[in-house]
Amino acid sequence: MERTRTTSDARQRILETADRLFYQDGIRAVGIDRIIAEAGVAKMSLYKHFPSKDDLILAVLQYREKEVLAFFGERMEHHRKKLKDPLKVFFAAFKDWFDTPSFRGCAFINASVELANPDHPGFVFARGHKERFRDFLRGLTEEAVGKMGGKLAPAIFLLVEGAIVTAVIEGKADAADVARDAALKLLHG
Amino acid sequence: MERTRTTSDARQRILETADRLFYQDGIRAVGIDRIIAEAGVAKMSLYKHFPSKDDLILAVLQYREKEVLAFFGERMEHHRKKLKDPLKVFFAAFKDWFDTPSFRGCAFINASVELANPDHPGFVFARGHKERFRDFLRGLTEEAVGKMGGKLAPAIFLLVEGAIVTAVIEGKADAADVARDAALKLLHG
DNA sequence: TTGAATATACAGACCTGTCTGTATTTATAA
DNA sequence: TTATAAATACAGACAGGTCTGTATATTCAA
Repeated sequence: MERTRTTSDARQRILETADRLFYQDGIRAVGIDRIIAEAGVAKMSLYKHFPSKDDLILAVLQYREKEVLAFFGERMEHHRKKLKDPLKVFFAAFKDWFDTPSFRGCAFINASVELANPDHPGFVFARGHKERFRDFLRGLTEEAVGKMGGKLAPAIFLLVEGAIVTAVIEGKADAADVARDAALKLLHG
Repeated sequence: MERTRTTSDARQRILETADRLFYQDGIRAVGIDRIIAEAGVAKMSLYKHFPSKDDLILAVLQYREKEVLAFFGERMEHHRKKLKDPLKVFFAAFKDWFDTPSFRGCAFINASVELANPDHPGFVFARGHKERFRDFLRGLTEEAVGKMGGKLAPAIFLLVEGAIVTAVIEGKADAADVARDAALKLLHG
């Protein structure tokens, strides 16, 4: 049974559309008019939910963090069936991400570059996201080689970040394997 | 004796100004009007030297590659006086770069993110730059630990790239040391 | 009838790129 | 050396389009 479009539906459609367009073409390259056209909402509806484009940008980044978490949750759960090492599980999901058709790097890195201003709420949130992500990696490394291995997390984090931007520039996913191999070498000698 | 402004002076002033503004605020955030105002040239002079903004973007990236090369050349020459390991010399210069007041990451990474389109001449040039830079790192690692060590260059490259974007997002240079320590660990065990 | 989402028009700023016309410098030639 | 021609720089208005954000009027459903 199909429900009619409600207020919160519109909000959700705006978020999903803006997320997709921002990620695909860039935040500055996508105007409000295009978002409302593709989301099928009126301009006033957008400005009701998000008083300004900057507010929308922040909301989209928050929305995307949940998306990313869900994607990696699902992918890692899948790879855990065949892989033991938590780090190997992560890098298998990491590779899956790179092979996504619409892959264009990390939305938070991209947003930081585009926004330029480190005080922009979107930039601030991106900074927080990276902190949370590094903590997540720290958990994995500790799970893999014990409490002491957590000290390696910052280096593995850099490998991951470097692989992301490199894959975007090169237009291929090879960097994911380079990062994986180097991370495992750092971990297990 | 001061010479009067000549043709090539205007071109040079446009390049330097656009390079500075693009790097500082982003390519899309900086308009032609601002460039000509700060460079002190007429709009027609700019469009004579660079038929479109896209042409200017490409020229600026080419110009910056020379700048970057000159910066690292000078800095590495300086550090070679006290350091033996070529990789250590590089990472000392790398840290110097991070400590530059105007540091906002890698102009080529930033351009790739902003341009979004992998076929844009600026994006293509950025891809070439990264290839050249990785070759440069390969030379250093081979110089450090012999021909066989060249296989580690791609991993060290990822550490470097990751450190750049991380330093931008965090707003501090710590990542440079993390990358350095991990790279040396990979190289020398 | 009331409320909310819609389409549409608009304001004002900014964008890239073109155009006209003038000043200044450089090159050429008497 | 001096006069002229060519090249280049400058200033500033302008066109046509896009941007964000607001205001108004219309449709539609409860």
